[in-house]
Amino acid sequence: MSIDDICGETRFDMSKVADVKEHLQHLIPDVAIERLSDTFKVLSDPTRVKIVFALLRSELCVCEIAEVVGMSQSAISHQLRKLKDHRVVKRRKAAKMVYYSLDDEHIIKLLTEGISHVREELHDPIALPLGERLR
Amino acid sequence: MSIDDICGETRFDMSKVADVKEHLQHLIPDVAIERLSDTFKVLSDPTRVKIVFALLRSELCVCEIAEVVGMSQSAISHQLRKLKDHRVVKRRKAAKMVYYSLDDEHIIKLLTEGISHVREELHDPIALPLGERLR
DNA sequence: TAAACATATGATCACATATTCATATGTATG
DNA sequence: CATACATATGAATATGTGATCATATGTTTA
Repeated sequence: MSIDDICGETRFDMSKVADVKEHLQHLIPDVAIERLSDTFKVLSDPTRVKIVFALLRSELCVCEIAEVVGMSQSAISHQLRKLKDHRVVKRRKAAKMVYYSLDDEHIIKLLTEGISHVREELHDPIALPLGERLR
Repeated sequence: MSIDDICGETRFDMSKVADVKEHLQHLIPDVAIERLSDTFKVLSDPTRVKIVFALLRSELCVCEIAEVVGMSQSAISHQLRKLKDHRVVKRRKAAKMVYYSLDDEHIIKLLTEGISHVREELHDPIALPLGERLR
């Protein structure tokens, strides 16, 4: 079967397609695909990314984050909820305040890899010493 | 200044907030934050993630991808456009067909890290030999 | 316990996004 | 060159998302 015959009405190269399908199922079940895309979705918003970068430097309470990011307390609180639901951040209560910090080492690696992609995309390096962690 | 005085009406610990702000600007400019979250946004959709996983196994034409993923040709084509715009995939034309393949090594690392996060989140390991590449 | 304050949350609205449908584009071939 | 076929794309629609506003919750302290 020639390569040009692969597509078209019911004329797939079934063995190839079946192989890829099986590979897909073996590699990662549909449920995990959902979870995975959800994980990326958490970092798909600039406000949340900013929050994570801020927390990379230091544990912060909600109003401090709002000040740093330049957004309302309510907006930040809503976003922190999402970050917490996805275990990206954790919180510690102290008196009236609630202090947030990063909860997952993998998030930093995710960010690092994401930046590598962006750097390649831009052909314009971004300074990024991500070796540091929460102080 | 006590820790309890940090928040409240105009009573931030300005030096701390200023430090984090500066850290944020130094680490990554706002423009890059946008690009970064955009990159994650590309992988925030299950259909696109499936496409990437399929292409991890083999270069595929549009109709093969549609068959593997189980979605219409049009839907796949729209998503491929987004993946291409973000340099996640590249294409090769051959006669009537257009073959897509992965275009960025970092994407695989991104997926790997994402899976690590999901795995941690689920407390339920996902099989994942991501060592392989395009054949 | 009343007031002040830090945070959380529900409702709303504007905007983004994914799929579908119809159709356009482009290429091979009878 | 007309037809078949592979892919791309614009419009329409349904659903999702993020910021805002108002307000609730919870904690401290006067």
